[in-house]
Amino acid sequence: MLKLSRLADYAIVILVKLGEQDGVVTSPALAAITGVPEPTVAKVLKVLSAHGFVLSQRGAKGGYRLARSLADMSVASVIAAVDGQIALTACVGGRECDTGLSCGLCGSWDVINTAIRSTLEGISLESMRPKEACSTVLSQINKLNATHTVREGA
Amino acid sequence: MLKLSRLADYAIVILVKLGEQDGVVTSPALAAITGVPEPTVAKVLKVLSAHGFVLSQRGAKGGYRLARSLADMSVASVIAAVDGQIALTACVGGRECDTGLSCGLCGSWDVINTAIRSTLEGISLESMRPKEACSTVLSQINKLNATHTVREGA
DNA sequence: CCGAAACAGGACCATTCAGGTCTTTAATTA
DNA sequence: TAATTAAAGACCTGAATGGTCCTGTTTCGG
Ligand code: SF4
Ligand code: SF4
Repeated sequence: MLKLSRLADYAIVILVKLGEQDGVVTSPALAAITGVPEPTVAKVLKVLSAHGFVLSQRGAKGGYRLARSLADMSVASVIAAVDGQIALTACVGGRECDTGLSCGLCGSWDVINTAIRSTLEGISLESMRPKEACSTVLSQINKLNATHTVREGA
Repeated sequence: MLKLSRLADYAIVILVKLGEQDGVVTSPALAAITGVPEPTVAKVLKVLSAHGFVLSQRGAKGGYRLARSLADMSVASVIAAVDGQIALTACVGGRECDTGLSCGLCGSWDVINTAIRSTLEGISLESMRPKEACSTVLSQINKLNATHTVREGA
């Protein structure tokens, strides 16, 4: 249905909320803030830590904090970390369709896939923040639409 | 993983291939052309028929043909017919997130979702055809990027 | 008039995978 | 040393998808 996985969605929310706190935050605390069940928060944070989005501090008085500014994280990179690379169809990037049919549409899909991916890459988590609301995202998208050129996939 | 459902992909392929034939084509024939297993082709065609993308002719010497030109079908409309409306997150269009957390990001997601949807709406099946290759899709996307304005969701 | 061909519309199962839980281990601090 | 907290990974479960099949109903050809 062309939907985002829930984990990826949670990851975005958690990162944004984490960015609004200062100092290290424990996963139970983040669970309370976000409303996401705590084990799931912990799981997401582990993935984010492994991919360098957050820094972890173990032991008593430990917790998590952002590894870099929200402005330096793109929506696409978070999604890719949690869910794997964005790939609309099985045949993007030259991979062969498992059904083995060479339908010839792969090239077109590649282009579309790249367009969506680059759009998502151009949106920072900073601009997802509620206080900035939609206007920032909107302007980012419009700016992208006006300037960015899609890399030719095939 | 932000991927298209396989059925939706098949639907696109089938429609494009169907557009390259003339006269009515039976589902077994389409299965042979596309390489997709025949029962699945039949299933997809039934859905497409119900949504008015193809016209069916019953009885002996029956089959399917396009209801309108490939140029008049957008990628988004086909996806929506097969998979349901495009919705990245659970909270697009004002629906409430099932976990009940009001994370405040809904507005931003709405904008992103609309951007992707309108991009896909601007791409016709005609431009997915192999012979026209990526260049047509590319130009369509660039044209869109230069002109289209995202409806403000919230 | 009869039979074959082909769509219509479901019901149905089987697999996959995402979502979520739990346990154990290691590190840090007090 | 004891308490706290993250790290890592195994594991279960349920829903959704993909795929198959069956039973009508329609149309054409003989
Ligand atoms: S080869 Fe064709 S059918 Fe297979 S994933 Fe690519 S577009 Fe879809
Ligand atoms: S309300 Fe927040 S957590 Fe729920 S679907 Fe929307 S963005 Fe995701």
